[in-house]
Amino acid sequence: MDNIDTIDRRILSALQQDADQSLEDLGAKVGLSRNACWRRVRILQESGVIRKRVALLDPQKLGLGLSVFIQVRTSNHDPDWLDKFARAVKLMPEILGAYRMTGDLDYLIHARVSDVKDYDALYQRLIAKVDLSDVSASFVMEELKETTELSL
Amino acid sequence: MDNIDTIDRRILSALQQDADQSLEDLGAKVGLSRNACWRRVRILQESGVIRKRVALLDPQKLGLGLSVFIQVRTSNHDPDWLDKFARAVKLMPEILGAYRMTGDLDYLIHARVSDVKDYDALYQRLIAKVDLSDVSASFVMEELKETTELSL
DNA sequence: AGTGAAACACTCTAGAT
DNA sequence: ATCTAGAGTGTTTCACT
Repeated sequence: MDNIDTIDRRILSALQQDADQSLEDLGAKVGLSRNACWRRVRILQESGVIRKRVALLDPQKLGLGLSVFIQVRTSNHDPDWLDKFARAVKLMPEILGAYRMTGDLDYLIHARVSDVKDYDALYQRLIAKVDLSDVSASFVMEELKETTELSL
Repeated sequence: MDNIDTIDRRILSALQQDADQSLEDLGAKVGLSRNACWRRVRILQESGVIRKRVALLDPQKLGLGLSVFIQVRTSNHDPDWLDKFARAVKLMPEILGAYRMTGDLDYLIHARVSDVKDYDALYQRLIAKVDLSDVSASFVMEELKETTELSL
């Protein structure tokens, strides 16, 4: 159930790049029959190694051309502050990632907005929901790499 | 070709969450027949709004439990330094994202590794390839949110 | 231009060998 | 692992509005 061999890795690698291909093509790619391949994919799904399949959209074409990383500090250590913060970021669709980092009271947020004005609106909404002692934004000038493919 | 209406948004939203559902289900969800829906999806794909469909894997189950953000500074401003750096990060599969940030000579890298020892190996490989004057890592202690779904 | 209904062709899925 | 068969899906065609 946890044993992932070379063929499984090849399958996963192919599906990370393109989840649309038929089992026929996938099987050919990894040197397996359509059916043997299907069974392995099924196991990988049921064991949760494959979490789900999704469509990846183009941010530019949706008017979300500005990617921003927001560094957040708080002085507040209420037991439920974090809970409130977590709930807030989950409800804001522009926020793609939010992480509690090493270094005690540091949080990092990754968001996508249309422009600087739109970022400011996001910022205002965020500080209205939870109190943050220090917030600093860094904007992405150039995307050298961005992928959902994990190393296998 | 660039006009995305409400129904398209509903389609995109559904496919961002789950690209596996049939056109039948998808159509029902947005109030369209199977193939009215199919034609819209086709257009969204051809116009590039839908970039691709991929499988998302579970990092834990693949032994990539440690997420890390690496902040990089360089003193080098050779015209081709950036090119070399970009090539290097693209070739390293543990690196999921690499960004040139505002603030002149600041780069941010997002990577996934198995543990701190594995991070060190990544670090060594990176500085062997390109010269970096300052590198500092922050590790993710807790993932509050992480999604590929864009705001629609 | 954009829709729904039906026909077709193909792929998935599952059981048996 | 291969074969087979049935169910379900994507895709095309056509008629309609």
